[in-house]
Amino acid sequence: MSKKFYITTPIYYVNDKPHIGHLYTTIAADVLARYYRQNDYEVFFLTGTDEHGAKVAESAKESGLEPKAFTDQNSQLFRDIFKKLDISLDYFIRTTDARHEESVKKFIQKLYDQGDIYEGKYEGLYCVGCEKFITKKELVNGHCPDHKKPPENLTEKNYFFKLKKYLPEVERLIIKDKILIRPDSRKSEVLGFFKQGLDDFSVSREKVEWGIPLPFDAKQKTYVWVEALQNYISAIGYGDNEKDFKKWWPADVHLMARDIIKFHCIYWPALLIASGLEVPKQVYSHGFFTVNNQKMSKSIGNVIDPYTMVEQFGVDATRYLLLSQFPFSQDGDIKASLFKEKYNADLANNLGNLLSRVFNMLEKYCDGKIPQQVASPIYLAPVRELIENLKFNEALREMWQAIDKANKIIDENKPWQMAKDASNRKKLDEILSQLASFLLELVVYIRPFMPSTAATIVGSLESEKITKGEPLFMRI
RNA sequence: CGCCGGGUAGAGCAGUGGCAGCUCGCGGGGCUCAUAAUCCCGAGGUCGGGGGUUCGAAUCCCCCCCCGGCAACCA
Repeated sequence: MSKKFYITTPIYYVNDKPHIGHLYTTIAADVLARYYRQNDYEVFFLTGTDEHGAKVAESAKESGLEPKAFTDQNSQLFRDIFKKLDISLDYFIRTTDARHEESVKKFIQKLYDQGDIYEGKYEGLYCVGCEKFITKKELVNGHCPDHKKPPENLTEKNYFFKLKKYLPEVERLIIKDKILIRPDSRKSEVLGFFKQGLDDFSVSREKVEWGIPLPFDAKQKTYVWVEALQNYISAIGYGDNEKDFKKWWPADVHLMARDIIKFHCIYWPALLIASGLEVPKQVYSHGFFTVNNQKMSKSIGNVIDPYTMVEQFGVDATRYLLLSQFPFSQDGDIKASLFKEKYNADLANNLGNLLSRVFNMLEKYCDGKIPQQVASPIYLAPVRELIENLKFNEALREMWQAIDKANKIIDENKPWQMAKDASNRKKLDEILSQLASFLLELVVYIRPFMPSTAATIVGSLESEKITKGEPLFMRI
């Protein structure tokens, strides 16, 4: 039986429209999913939308829609853009799926039955105008930004999870890399949370309407974070398909941005341990984008719309540009001109033009056929390890250095001069065959990043008569 | 306040003790198979600031400045 690979992205909050950040995580996950599939792993690639909570209910109301209708609409936006970008997901989960809700209830009931959930009080700042708790961070001069009034202190009944009971075990697993947290810097950040001390956390809300009712107290709704994390197990059958669940769990990688590692590295493993399940093998946290050194935000108005990018560059180029520009583990800054420069330099000039050169010469000098079976003269092996370690930009850099070498080989050998003299026939055939072999080998690594580009290249090289064809990436 | 990152050529980044690198852009030259593409050469940095350890520091230690993140829900 082949090996399995279960990879997840966070589920995206439907309150927001899809933006470049959502795409970034999802494309990275897609590259891994495609890579492992082509290496004969059985892959389950999960993404989806997080749909409950007070904010969603509020936004729905503003749009004059019922919460469900609102989430139907916004969830679809995520599906659409993922489809547009060739995301090869195996399952799209919504936290409003009946299956998910049942799974969550089963999970939380178990914790309650075994005494890991207890009744307590939640104290917080409550704004009467908003009808919800707000955080200190949201306050402007001590006032609610929407209602210009100071919030009042209020307590409500909540249920709490005995996090503290499980902290030592979670910490031990992290230290021993049983839960591998990467990059390393994030691991030390997480271990720092333990040093600062962590409290039991609330798993329910009384004043939230739009959520999954607690099975043991229907007046309370499950706190969205607790419920959201469980998508990773409900999607693969926790509670309703033991066979599938056993097959896929534990996750091989939970992929996410660095803002939510605490939930994934501490709360989530603790919940799993409490319910007797295995912990995820790896949590990988990638960086954030800034745009012109500013945080991407709606109020600043610098949010990059994925459709605009796809319209300008095309699907494959968008995938390439997002993953090649910065180290995956670190933050990166996007400037308006960067993508265009990189598109022209890497895709049009280097790869695109190399293809035109090789295809054209095969057509002109070799009657559209690859003359011989020969080995590629360019070494590409390190790419594999780089992809497996999620060093996407380095993997791509390695591939593009190989493309440079191929261009150099052409210039050094000057096939167009060889073609003028029949005595060079053998050498000319050999050089062009080598280049074709190189492209076929390169395409294997390009495929996870740029699936349709890879298909086009293979299609050209395997056709009856190779022709120069249309340029793959036009300069812009 | 606390905790975690980051600050290296015009731009984006690599480089964790031994002559400061890569890509893009820029300047010059070559080639003509190719998408004004490609190939060669070159200019450009007191490695955020200050102090210390060391024969030697971008790299280790201390202090400071700036940017980003976490602290009950924006990738």
